[in-house]
Amino acid sequence: MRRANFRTSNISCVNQLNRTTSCSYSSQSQEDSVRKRPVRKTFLKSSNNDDLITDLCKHNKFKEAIDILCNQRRLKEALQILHQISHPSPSIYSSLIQFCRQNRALEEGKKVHSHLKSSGFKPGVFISNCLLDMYAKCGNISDAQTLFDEMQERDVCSYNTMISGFTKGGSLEQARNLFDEMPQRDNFSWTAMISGYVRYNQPIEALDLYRMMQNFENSVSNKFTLSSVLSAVSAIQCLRLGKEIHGYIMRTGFDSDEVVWSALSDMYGKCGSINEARQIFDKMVDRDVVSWTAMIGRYFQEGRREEGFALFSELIKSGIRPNAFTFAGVLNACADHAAEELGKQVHGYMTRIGYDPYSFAASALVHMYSKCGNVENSKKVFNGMPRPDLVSWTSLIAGYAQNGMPDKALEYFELLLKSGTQPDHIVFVGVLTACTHAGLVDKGLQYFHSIKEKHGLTYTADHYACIVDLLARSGRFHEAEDVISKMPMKPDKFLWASLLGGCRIHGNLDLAKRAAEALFEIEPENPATYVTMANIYASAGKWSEVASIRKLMDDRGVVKKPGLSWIEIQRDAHVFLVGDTSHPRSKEIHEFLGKLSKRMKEEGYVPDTNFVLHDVEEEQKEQNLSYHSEKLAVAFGIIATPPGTTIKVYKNLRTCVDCHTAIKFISKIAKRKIVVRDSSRFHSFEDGNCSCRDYW
DNA sequence: GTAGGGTTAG
Repeated sequence: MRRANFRTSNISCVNQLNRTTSCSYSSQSQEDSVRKRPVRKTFLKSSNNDDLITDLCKHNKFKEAIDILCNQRRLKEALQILHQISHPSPSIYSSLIQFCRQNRALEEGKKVHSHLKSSGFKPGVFISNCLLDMYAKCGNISDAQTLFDEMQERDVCSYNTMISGFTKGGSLEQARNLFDEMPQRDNFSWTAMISGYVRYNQPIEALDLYRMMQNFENSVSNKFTLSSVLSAVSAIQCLRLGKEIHGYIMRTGFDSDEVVWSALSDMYGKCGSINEARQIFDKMVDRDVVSWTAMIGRYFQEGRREEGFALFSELIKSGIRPNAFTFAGVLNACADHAAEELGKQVHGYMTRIGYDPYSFAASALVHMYSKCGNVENSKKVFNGMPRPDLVSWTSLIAGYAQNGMPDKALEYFELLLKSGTQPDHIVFVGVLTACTHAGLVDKGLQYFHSIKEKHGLTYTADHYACIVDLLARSGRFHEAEDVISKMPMKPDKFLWASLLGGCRIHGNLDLAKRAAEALFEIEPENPATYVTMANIYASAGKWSEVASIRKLMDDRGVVKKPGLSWIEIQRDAHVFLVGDTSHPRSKEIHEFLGKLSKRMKEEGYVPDTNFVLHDVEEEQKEQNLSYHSEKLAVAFGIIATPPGTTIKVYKNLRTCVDCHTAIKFISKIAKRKIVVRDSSRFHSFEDGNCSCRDYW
């Protein structure tokens, strides 16, 4: 019956609609019965409106018909109706143009424009402004510019539209030129220009303009202005100014909304006042997933892990669904803090709600597992990704490199090349690190040369630091020096620190002095240089030099960073400092360490006291060593977990030689696999051996 | 009389 209705329609464009619909209906083959039902459903649904549209057109109510079609996003059909009308009204044009703008339908918008020109319609300033905005929003600023130049009459809105357009795929300079030359400005003009500067990362200019605006009559900042201005304040981290604006908002608070609160919270967060950021966040009524994710991320940035994770749990409870950004943020924090158990829970949650294996949250999982030393899981997640991105490849390769499986790292790098993915400069850092950890000097050099010769990439300072690390660790100092003398950029602190590390291993005092001098110049505040240098002198028995280094540290007010280790047991992090006795089970831990010490000596352990900063009696040195934070954490791990459980300990600094030797013995005596992630790599101890093959 | 301006997340 409805089809019959179509056939009687005398509006040709609607007949065309009819043909399209009935064609798709009748073209279905017999065997296609499964698909038949849904198509029929659509047919019935749309036919209702089609009747109405036919009817409206019959009664010359074209505007209404076009509005219905536009609302159903049937722009092509709306255009067909336009072509049937001899003299379309301005409101028909404005409707169509605005729908094209909303739907970013540039092609259709252009058709309306050309129809308008060919029909001889002379658009007023309103329709022209609509066209300007349509072009600007569709990213076609050049057509907007052409039209703007042709316009006989322009009003403040025409200028504002162009300014806004220029500040978005256009140029800030052109926007500012228009802003300066326009005859009069209103709030829209000021806000468009200010937000443009913010968007182009020019916060100072944005704030200068805001100050100008305040001195300007008839322009009062509102919620639109303030949210942009707050963003500028965040960028320059000026808390004083931010507080001033906060005060202004409080005084005129009627005009603010969630967007302003969000910007205000962000301002406090970026200016380091995280508690105030949280207070504002708590007062917000319509907190969306973005504001939640931002607030959680602020905690992690500040190193306030517990609060970050707590807020994440609140988010889950709130019923708002976290998205890929949220997961990636939390997982990266888990990676940084080696919170594997928590990371696993997040992974479980993601699996339950069905995460998208194509999204960057999946690569964050790969990263998290790699950083937690669980390369097996890292690989599992990686294998589940239909199209692993370069971040995932890099995480997995770096994970293998750092976890004592450099061969696997290189194997995956070769797979990456075979997959046709173009490697970038970052993945090569992982590759070179793998070679360093495996002691594969010549292979590393080959990869190094391939970066430029085979892959056409530009060397970065990181690549040079890696290659110097590779050479210095294996004692090839002449080659290392040769690389340094020929590199195109100034060696950075990472390179010098690598060189110094190599000198420490091989006792190269002269070169160590040179590296340390360079480091003292670049970062005199870093205690690591002083400590390493003192240790090198101590190994050489040069105690007066050790003392002078210590004096230098004192004179410059450099404080040694305390060694800190932690272990996660049932999602709680237990943190240990050097010689720590604050843990509730401290007495047990020390007793256990005492027993272990005895067994270790029976097995042949000799404390290595070389790497101690202080020049003290041997027995005292031994005492110091037994209190190192990683030993405390390992001991606690053993007494706090069932036999056979793998112990995972994390240390903020590099593990010392003595602890390394001691933990090898402990792994054998306690029959435990012990994984220690220090500031540069993983050590996986098992049955008296370490995955790093004592090369780190 | 219409239209033109905004923040926060890996």
